[in-house]
Amino acid sequence: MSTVMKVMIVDDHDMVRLGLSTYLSLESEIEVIAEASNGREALEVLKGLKEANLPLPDLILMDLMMPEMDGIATTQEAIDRYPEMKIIILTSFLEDDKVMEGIQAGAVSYVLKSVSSEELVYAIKGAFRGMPVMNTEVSQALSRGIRQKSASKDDDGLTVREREVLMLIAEGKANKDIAEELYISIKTVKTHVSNLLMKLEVEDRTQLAIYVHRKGWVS
Amino acid sequence: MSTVMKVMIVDDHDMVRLGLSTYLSLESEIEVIAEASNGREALEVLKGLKEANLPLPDLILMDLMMPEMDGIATTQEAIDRYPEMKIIILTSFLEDDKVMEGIQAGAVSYVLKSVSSEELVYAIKGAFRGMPVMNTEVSQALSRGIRQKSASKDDDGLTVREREVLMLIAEGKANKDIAEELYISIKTVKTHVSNLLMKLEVEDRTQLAIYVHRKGWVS
DNA sequence: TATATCCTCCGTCTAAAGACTGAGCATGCT
DNA sequence: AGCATGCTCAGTCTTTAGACGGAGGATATA
Repeated sequence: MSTVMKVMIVDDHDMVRLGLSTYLSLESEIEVIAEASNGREALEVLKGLKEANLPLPDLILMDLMMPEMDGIATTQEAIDRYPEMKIIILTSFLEDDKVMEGIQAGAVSYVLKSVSSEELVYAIKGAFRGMPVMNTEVSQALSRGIRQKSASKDDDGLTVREREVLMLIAEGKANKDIAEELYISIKTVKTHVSNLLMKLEVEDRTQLAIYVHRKGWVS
Repeated sequence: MSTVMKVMIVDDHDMVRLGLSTYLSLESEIEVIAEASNGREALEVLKGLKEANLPLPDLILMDLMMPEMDGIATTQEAIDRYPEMKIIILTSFLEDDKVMEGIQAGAVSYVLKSVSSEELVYAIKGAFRGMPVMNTEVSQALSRGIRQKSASKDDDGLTVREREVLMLIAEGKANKDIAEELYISIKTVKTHVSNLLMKLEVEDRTQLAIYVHRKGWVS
């Protein structure tokens, strides 16, 4: 296979992005064509590439925990919009639920950051060839997850934007702060908040925050 | 200062070590002279350097969570054996207790991995010059930790009534509900809430609820 | 083309939250 | 007795939150 694999790196840590792109660029078969520091930015970058008629990445290395928009939601959106794209979720921690969610969201692989660089390259090449590679720990977690909660369906019908607002509320942000952070008006934030209150059937933002924390979506 | 800062990197993630050493080697004032993937290995490397009469690092970038031996214990040991060495704890997550432990163990700085590479270099140079640099979040966590450690056994300065109100807020109750449940007026509830906001140094009831949930006082 | 969803924003309005000041009453400590 | 603290409540004021209705534009799908 002589074609070059175009890879995008999405991770909120500067140093991780740097390390990955440095190492991967040593591989002649791999080319890092884009980076982003969170999910929302990643989607914007992809959109920008598409609009500019530039080549899209064949594969995304996606961190799980990121501000603004996490890896699961981003994977879901990205797969939805660019179905041919492969996504490897790359994370520091092993949580059974998250593995399940990630795979369900459309990720082809789920790799721990503790793997060696060689193993990562192997996983990338595998994913590209349609032969996803996973850590032993991860595949074990996956089978546990399937057995324990194959009927786990917590699709609460929230849109991407609503989930973003929700997570900011769960961080204790006020509407004004959220508006500034998302570059939208307070009015719009209020609209999203009202929709969240209705969809999640709670009475105020404090209960929204509690909801998120009880779900374990944040620490 | 024309001398070169000799730095050691201790982190269990290949890609983090790679990213760091790549970036730091671009800085002419910084030289990465050693690496290790966990605490025990780090101490062995240091011992080896000393026995071989090779220069020891001036500064260690130490990850917090590692297999075999974590960053806190390693920092303690390393400072004990090589008191002139400076250590910056580098971690993905912000936990008040860990910050305290890290500083008490002898680390001069505590930096989140989410910082930009430039900020990290700044922190390294600062540490080397005896002017430790910390994330804003970290120093806030530190002051919270100090306040709680010094004033507390199981007492964070809250009165019984205030704690009652706090827990009801953490359940998502509105002032009116709290007033009815405690048989007091809304005015009184507001007084307690204002006192809570002041004492716990947060801005609104949502942040109070988050505070309680982060403390694990409720599920 | 029609349709639906999402995101955006507007104005208006009511209720709630919170800041600030002051005060009465009970308790316990010195 | 004097003093501090905790709990209670009040009034006034400003800001925020949230409900409600309406609407335009973008996008995707049938």
